[in-house]
Amino acid sequence: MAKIPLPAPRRMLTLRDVSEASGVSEMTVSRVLRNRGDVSGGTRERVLEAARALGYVPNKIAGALASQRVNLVAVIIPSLSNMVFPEVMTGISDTLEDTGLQPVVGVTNYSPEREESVLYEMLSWRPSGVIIAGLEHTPAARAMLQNAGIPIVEIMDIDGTPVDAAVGISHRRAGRQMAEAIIAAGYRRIGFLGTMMPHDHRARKRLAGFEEALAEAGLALEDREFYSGGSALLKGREMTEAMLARSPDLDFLYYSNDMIGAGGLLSCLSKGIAVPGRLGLAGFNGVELLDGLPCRLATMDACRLDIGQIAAEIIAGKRAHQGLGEVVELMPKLQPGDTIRG
Amino acid sequence: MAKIPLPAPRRMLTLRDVSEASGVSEMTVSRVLRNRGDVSGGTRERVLEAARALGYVPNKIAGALASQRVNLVAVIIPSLSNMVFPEVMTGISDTLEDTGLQPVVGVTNYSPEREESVLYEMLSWRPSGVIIAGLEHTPAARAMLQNAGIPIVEIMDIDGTPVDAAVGISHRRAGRQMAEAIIAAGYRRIGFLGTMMPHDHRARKRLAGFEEALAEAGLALEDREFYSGGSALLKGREMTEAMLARSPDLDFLYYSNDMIGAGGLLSCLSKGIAVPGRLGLAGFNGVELLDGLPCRLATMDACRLDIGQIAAEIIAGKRAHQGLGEVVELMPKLQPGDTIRG
DNA sequence: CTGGTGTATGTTACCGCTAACAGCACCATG
DNA sequence: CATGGTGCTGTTAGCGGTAACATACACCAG
Repeated sequence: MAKIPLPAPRRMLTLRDVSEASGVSEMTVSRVLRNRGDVSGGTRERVLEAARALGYVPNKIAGALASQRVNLVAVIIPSLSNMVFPEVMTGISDTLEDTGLQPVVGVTNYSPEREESVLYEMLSWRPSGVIIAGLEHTPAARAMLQNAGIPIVEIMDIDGTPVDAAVGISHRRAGRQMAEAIIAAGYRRIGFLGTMMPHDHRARKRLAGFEEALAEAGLALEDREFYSGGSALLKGREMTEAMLARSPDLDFLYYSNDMIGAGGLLSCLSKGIAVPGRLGLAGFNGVELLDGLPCRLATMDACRLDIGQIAAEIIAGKRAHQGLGEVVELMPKLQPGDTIRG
Repeated sequence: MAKIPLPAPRRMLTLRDVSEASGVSEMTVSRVLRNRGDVSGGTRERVLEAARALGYVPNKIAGALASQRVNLVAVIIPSLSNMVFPEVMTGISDTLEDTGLQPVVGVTNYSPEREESVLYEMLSWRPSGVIIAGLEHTPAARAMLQNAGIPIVEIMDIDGTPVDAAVGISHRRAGRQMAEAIIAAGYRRIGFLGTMMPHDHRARKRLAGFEEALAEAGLALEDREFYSGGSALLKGREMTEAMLARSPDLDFLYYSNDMIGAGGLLSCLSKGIAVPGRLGLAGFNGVELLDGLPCRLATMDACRLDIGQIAAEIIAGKRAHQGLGEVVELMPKLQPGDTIRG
């Protein structure tokens, strides 16, 4: 075992430092560290030993530039505090795990401009692929995606025209489906409570589908209320109480997400309103949180884990013939819970 | 306005493409795009026009290699689904916003080995700084941090020895403080419910501080229960019911986080247990979620936003004399809510 | 006319690494 | 003995930008 001197590192270490410490060429060191090409056992040992002793960390910037390969996947989502997206991320990370690819997250806060600039920033690192939430982007963002020359997967939503591939559910259809279930259960005087964010296209589409189905049954929303910001749970409670005070005859409340739905449910429970007899409730997303509630809110699973997984598989090239324009539609399941009468 | 041809992009565009399209040298294009050095108005226009028309996206990999500057900050946290970390992220992003620096997140799932490999991966991109949760790392990870030659900020916790700077609260002290408040309120038969993760050092330290303070008052935990995985809200409910069945004489339950605490609270409410008279409850974190509950759980704010903000300021060099070893201790506030008797 | 001072642009030499190829020793084969 | 692998290592030439310096030209004071 050769003695390897341990200098105090001043400037960043390079391959040359390792090569000098181990007495071989930089190229051989590079080969050892990347496990590529033939290197004899002895040399490999010595190089690894030297690298470890020096505390060498390869410079991927240089490596990526030279090899024209970057193991990063850009993931662009509207928010991290939404519960939904961390779960999608989990699906992505797990699938990417053993591909050598690594996800890098960018957050847009539901702002198209911010999305555009985040995308620009990420593309400037030349990732191997892009996973981006939604189908609606600024023209410039669309152009960038189109010209990037890498696989693009738009996730969550499939109601629209993808740039390349898309994986998600039809929110319009999800809204319809919920409306149909509600009508079938005999509810007639229906109110809606949701977010006000103009750029939450998916919530908008759900509402559109919902109203469409109502209209086909000769019904219309009797009341609606929107919010933005703040604790969703608290907002759900407040809005529910406000709406019921204003429109006491409502027999069903449809919420744009489970958080505010849960707030509404808690409010009803504490006020002694009979759920689902007197008043039915439903949300959207199937968040895990609901399992802990005293009574299970009706909801619709958004297939978040699957979406992440499939998107990652497409990027990793693990899926059969991913012709451009591939659209994977997942089917959300209605979970009736205890808040729609049977 | 010169006509600029619009070719179908095949290979990636480079500075050379823009320089040819606009009739100036690559260097001048580079100057325009980075807004650095003197360039005449006319040239600037022409270059920007060409870049836009071509859809040129700069290659930061090459730029970073040449300039030896990378505008990335590595942020390494245990989990995204914990509520706590997205909020820290918000603090970081907001502060970094106008510094040209950009956070890149890595998630460790509370595994030290994973932390080590995530750190290695991130350092190989030569970031301008590292923000990493906790003070406990593998020896190799500590060595990497020490040798990185960039600012390192360890966040959330200050009970230990930081590599460089640290920003957080003393979880030990937080535990003590809660115990003291509980004892002062007259509770005596106390149970603990928490996570089992061996690597959640902060939860462990809170419990240690808590028990210390109990011991000083001549008390000890009467019962304890641990969980891992699953919906925290549901677990909180189940564990609470199990513990109360087993130890019906308890008069206080201390939870290691607000999520399971909320589950416990909901359980007590639905069972008609008098809170805080018969049974007191407290959690930890001050999550926004609690605002929506029918009754406010006692908790302790972990200063998450501030932690993110200050950490980012240190990395950005916005703070006065950040001598190595700087420790910023934030003071969490006890929020008694409605579940500790007054 | 000279020289100094800008302003605007171009030239050169890398940054740290890897692809591609070249070189060399060693062996089996016909 | 020429021939052609095969296994290991080194050499060369970039990857696409940027720092630092060089150059060109205009302008004005002396």
